[in-house]
This record gives sequence, structure tokens and C-alpha cells, in this order.
Amino acid sequence: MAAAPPPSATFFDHVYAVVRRVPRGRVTTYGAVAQMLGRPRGARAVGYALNALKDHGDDSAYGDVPWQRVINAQGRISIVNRAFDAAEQAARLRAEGVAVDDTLRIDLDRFGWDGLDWAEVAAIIGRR
DNA sequence: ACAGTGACAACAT
DNA sequence: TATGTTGCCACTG
Repeated sequence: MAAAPPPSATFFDHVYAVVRRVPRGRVTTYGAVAQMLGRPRGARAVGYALNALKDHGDDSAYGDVPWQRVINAQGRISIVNRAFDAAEQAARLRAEGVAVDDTLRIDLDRFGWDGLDWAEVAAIIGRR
């Protein structure tokens, strides 16, 4: 398991580590992930990190990242402009029991993930 | 080292 | 409520 990247790991790697901890059937937001990693305003970087997963398509180490479980703060699938990917994200989520609205909206009160606690995050980013 | 870029978020109209 | 603008952060060339 590669859950705890070394301190030299980039922010992207930290993002992947956190997303891999999101339970099946649950979702979280870009902002929440960023905040867990100590970047309350780094939501955009989180989205960029997940986007970069495509560049590692062949690498299985990145293939197990459940990117579909990360949505925006409004509880919606945020890649609407890329209809193909949005549809796939919705399909993947429904496949694991998450109710996705016709407008690609999800009830965060029902499916939202609590997130990692202090110690879990420390193990990932290697800080305290 | 610098500017451009992007699966976000918050605020203003 | 809906649309537009501004601030953020980290990676790439």
C-alpha cells in the first residue's frame, strides 16, 4: 500500500492518498480535500491533480484512485463541460449506490464523507 | 524564474 | 436564483 508518500511527494500525491481513503458509496468535495491537506483555498489544485490522473492512464498506481467520489462544494459533478467524463462519473457513482440527480447533483448530507482525522492526515503529508 | 492554465470556491450584481 | 468576476494553489513549458 502506498498510502503514506514520503515528504518529498508532491501535493498531487497527497491528494491521491486522501481520495483513495474515500469509502465506496461516499463522496467528498475538492475544497474538503484541500482543507484536509492544509490548503483551505487549494480546491482548484485538487481538481488539477485529479485531472492529471489521465496522464498516468497506464500506471496502475494511479488507476486505483476513485476520482469519481470527488465533487464540487455545491454537491455536483464538476466536469459538465466535458460531458463524456461527467456521464461516466455519474455512472460510476450510481454503480456504488450513490444517488445522482438528473442535474448531476448529489445530496452531501446523505453521501458526504466525514473525512480523515488529524492523525490520518499527518500520516499522509508527514507533518504535525 | 515567469507566465499560463485549470475536474474549485466565495462574493458581487 | 442565475451569471460573471476575483482569488487561490500547484504543476508545466
